[in-house]
Amino acid sequence: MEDVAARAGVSRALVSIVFRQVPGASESTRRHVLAAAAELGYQPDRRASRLGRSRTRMLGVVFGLGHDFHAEVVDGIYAAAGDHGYEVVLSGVSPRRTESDAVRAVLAERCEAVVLIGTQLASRDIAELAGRLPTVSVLRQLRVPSVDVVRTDEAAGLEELVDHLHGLGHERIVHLDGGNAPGAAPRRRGYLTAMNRWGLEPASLVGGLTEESGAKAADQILAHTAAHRPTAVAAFNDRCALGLMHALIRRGLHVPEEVSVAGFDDIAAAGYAHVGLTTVRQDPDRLGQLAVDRLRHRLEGGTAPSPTGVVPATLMIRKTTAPPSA
Amino acid sequence: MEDVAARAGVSRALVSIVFRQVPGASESTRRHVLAAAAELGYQPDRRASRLGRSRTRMLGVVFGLGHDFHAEVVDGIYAAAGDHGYEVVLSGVSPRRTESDAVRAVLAERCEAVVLIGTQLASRDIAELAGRLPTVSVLRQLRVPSVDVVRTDEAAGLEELVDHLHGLGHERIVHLDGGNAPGAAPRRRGYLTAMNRWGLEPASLVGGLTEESGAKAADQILAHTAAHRPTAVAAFNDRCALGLMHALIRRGLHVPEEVSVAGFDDIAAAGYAHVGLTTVRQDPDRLGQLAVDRLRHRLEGGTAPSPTGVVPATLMIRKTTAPPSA
DNA sequence: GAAGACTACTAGAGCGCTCCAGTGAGAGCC
DNA sequence: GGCTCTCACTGGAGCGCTCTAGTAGTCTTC
Repeated sequence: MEDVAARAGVSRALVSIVFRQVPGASESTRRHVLAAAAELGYQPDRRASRLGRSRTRMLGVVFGLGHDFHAEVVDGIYAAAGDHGYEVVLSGVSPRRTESDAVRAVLAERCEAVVLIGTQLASRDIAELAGRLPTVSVLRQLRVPSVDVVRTDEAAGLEELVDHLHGLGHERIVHLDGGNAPGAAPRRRGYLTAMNRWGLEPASLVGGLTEESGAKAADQILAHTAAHRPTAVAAFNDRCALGLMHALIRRGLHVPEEVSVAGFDDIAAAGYAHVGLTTVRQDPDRLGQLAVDRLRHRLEGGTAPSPTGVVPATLMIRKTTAPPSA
Repeated sequence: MEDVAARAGVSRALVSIVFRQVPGASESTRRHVLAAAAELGYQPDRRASRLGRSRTRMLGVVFGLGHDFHAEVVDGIYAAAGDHGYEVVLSGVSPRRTESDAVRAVLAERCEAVVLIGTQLASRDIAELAGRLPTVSVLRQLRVPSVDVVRTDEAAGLEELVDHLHGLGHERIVHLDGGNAPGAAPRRRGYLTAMNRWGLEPASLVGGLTEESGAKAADQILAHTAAHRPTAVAAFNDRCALGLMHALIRRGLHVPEEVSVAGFDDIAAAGYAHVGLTTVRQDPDRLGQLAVDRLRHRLEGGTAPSPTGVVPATLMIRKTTAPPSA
């Protein structure tokens, strides 16, 4: 910076003014400084600039490496954060890097706030974290008062899905339950509500987050005789639905003719032309945006927070659901 | 830090010594300082510590958000970097955040070196980047002299795969080509080499990175009469293979009885029990480790670099390849 | 019992920025 | 012409650490 200043014949402070794009430099000087910087290949050091500044304007994001849907939320966060002059510090969770490790890193970087995507941390730990800096949990519902939650209205989404299946004429509708995965509880609730509303008997099988869990459930579905077999399945998520569907097809069952299959999330693979999975869409973009809004509100106070942290789900009817055959 | 020093009755420098875990403090003082820090909830600020240090020991990692295989490589990098006291700065590429954006961020953070995973950047840009700091390209082969490349021996992998298929008795073996995706060229080369070796006629169809591309190829395969239809397909990667396979099964073709299908990468989904995709395994862990080793060598000079940046591929024979039916 | 070698600790400059208080020069006004 | 205002710019103190040079104090060693 010193060198740039010398070359442009100005003070270091002026160079700073130019690079921060704040008023206080004439247009001609500005160009001069920029030219000098370009010649020297100078680029400001963000770490130093953050040190000198009172606010770091950094948002930590803890997410699961390799989780497609998390990646989509991160994309939304990148966009929303960029719009408001915040930087995003990613901290990935992987088999060898625990969520605690990831949180520790975010803390050490002096982020001003943190968003946890689909966290599996204990409420106690989350509460402690929230005591240190503004925290928002995306995807996972939490009853910790100091933590903002941004999530999809999953219960409503599943209700809508069951309504759709019922509307097609299905009665034996099974739910592949996500256990204690983030989002599993409200989906279960929505399923039960809708089944009750239509006077149908709920039935659940163990599902999960991955294709494998869906494939396992296929065995149990096929164990029934055709007359008792469920005619429709609402899987915990898309990957689970995909795994189920492929296992069923491989065993010779036709989808949707013999069994309707639906997922949740609307990941990219669900929309592929050859798949056409009926599913409940979560809007990752909106989730990311809302998370950033909430944190901004906590940090800046000024702007009104989004009225709610709940994003509506959208039923995406594609090709894997149809009226039952007989 | 000042507060901690005051509370422990020592100088700031001593607190620094304790937290950096370097010699120069007695065991009792060390405990004293740590206790004082704990009471005050003090945690050192990494950004400031890096500023004061000559070396930042930060490795920038540019990767595709939502690319499963990239995520696995990142995990390997986290592990290898941690072992040698380096920190990892993730910079994700997404639809709205270009690779150039990601690289710019890494530069502004003053990372000491950068690893590009499956980069799509123009060689010119990569060369320029490499002129500024040590750069290694993982997955993508590059003929830029200043850039280290760490990749799988993809040509050998595909040769081995074709050998396997030929050994099963296949003759009409088709390759779903990845176009200009990272790794497509060597896979193509390996395919052609092996086909030539066995005197078989090579045939390629357009494949790609996603399930969708595989599903599209299925149409073309099914356009052949059974007598002329390929009996085995080597897809560009696992996702492409999975898409192809599901499309084929859905059309009533049996895998592997009527068509053998194989992929590349060995992503988690390939290994699921209900899938059992025969594939060529890339070792993401090793790739990540090698990338870090190379950068360490460039940065520290001392340690001998790994002899080669090429990781062997491993043929994983599972259930989707079998002798041709006739 | 003085020189030398350790060990435990401290003072203070420095890392590359930001930002506040201030300087000087010119414009506008009566 | 003197006054205030604004604008462009500068000096220098910080931000929270690291790290070198140095100061005591203790332990050897002959």
